[in-house]
Amino acid sequence: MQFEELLSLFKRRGVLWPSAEIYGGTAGLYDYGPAGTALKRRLEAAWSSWFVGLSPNYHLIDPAEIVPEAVVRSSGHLAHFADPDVTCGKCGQHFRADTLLEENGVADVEGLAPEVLGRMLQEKNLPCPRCGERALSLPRAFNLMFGLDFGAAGKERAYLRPETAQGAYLSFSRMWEVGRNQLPLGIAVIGKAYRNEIAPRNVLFRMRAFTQAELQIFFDPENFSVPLDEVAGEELPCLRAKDREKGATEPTPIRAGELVSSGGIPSFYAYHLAMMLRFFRDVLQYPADRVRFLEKNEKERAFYNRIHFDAEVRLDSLGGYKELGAVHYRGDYDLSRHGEGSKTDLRVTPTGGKTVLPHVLELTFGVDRNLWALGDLHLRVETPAAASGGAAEGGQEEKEPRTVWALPPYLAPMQIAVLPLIRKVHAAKADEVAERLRREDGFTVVVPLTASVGKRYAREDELATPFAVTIDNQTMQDGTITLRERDSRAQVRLPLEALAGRVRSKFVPPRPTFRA
RNA sequence: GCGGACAUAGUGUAGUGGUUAGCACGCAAGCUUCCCAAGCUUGCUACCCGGGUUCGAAUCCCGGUGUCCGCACCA
Repeated sequence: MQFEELLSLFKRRGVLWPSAEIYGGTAGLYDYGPAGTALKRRLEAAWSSWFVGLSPNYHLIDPAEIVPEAVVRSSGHLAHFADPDVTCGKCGQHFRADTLLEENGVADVEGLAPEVLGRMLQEKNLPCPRCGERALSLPRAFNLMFGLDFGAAGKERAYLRPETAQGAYLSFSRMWEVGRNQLPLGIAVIGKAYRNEIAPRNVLFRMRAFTQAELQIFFDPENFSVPLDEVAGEELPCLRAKDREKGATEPTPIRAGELVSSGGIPSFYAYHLAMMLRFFRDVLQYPADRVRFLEKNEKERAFYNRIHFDAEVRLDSLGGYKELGAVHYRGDYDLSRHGEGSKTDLRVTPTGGKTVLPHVLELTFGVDRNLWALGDLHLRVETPAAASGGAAEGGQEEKEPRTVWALPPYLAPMQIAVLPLIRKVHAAKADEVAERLRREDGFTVVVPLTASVGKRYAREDELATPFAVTIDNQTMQDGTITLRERDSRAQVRLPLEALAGRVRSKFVPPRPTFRA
């Protein structure tokens, strides 16, 4: 689905809209409406049951969104998560100090403080790349983090977290006690992260407040066994860094087993790459040929990442592959830094094992971006079959194109629509049935009353409601209903009592085999 | 951040200085109809914000905000 089409449908149907819209909107901030909120929660639930479900020793926590300055100093965000911004006094163009230096043959400038970069720039006395004037300002740190005046006097510095991961690292020692004193230990966080993006763009793709779902797996690098054999035959559409350097732009399928045996990738990494592919393919049901794993080379990835693949999905609305998740092998960087910064020994001794500073494998997932992708990939306009003239009386001849949001049922905002065929005759019964489904089975149920039944089906199709129950004259007599399935539009008649049992399992997202 | 384009009902749009600001879809009420956006009647909602020019501004000018595209950015 194309960008404008998708955005207008999302706004029209209450999925999302620009934040503070009555004041003209705020760049980079969006509000989710009822349908968007419901979908987002189900998406988070599906993520959670898949990734947290990988092991009984993986846990979901909800850490604070504000972190004191010491945390971002240790994590490196204070120094690195900033653009050393240089302005030309003549033409006003902005540049990055480190990029300018690199372009002029200075190596190893990455991560240097703005003052240091400033001295180097002064020594070189570089001209403005745009207008040629030697009028460049000193670098000013433009930090992408939102700073806060914290505490009663506003004197303490704190920041809105730029990523959820830090909360997991900060909780590690507590979780070691809460958990079972065993590695691997998984800490998952789903929540908002905040970045003061210079140029927010593409709605949910670069926001200033966005939701991440991340699983940090802490493990002993000498002892992290995974059931690789379960996924060894799985073909992973990888675009390796070395192939990209040779000019490759398309992924080559590599079996997870081969990635380990001949690809130089550790088995724990290949296994989780495969599990992430399964999540995209089997849980979110993205078409397999639209997903690829792009390996970042040494220059592209953060210095502490030892292996880095982005999970990318090709979206028509954004004209190409977009990063929707990633797998980072971060080594012991995080615990090591926070150990030093907090003067806390974060090494642990698993029962019967030796003392280690755990390494971290990070599986990250952009919730908002994937919500957009679920629209892009699953919304489709179906045109009526060309030859439809001969349909029988009372048949299901379609006359107009319909828009169907073919979400997996466990992601759909509304689960069941109960439609009185004729409002005056069947509405009371419909309410009764809907209330019973809500009360006894916990389904989310809507009862559309207005417009013709065909139009009501169409509205529900567009908002992904997977099942419609129709109340007709026969329902009034014998208590049977018809159940309509969204994608096929096929209807079956069955006793009301049989309904819940028939659909319940469709609302449970798939999960991996839980291994103790 | 820079450059370009754009900004009119819920959505998509027409409107080159004076219009009751038009249309389509939509939404709502009623009639009709037991099954896939039918029909009829009635109704609803808009010129992004702030200045300026002008007798008069949706329309021209300036500033702001927002969106898209390109560049840059995305530890």
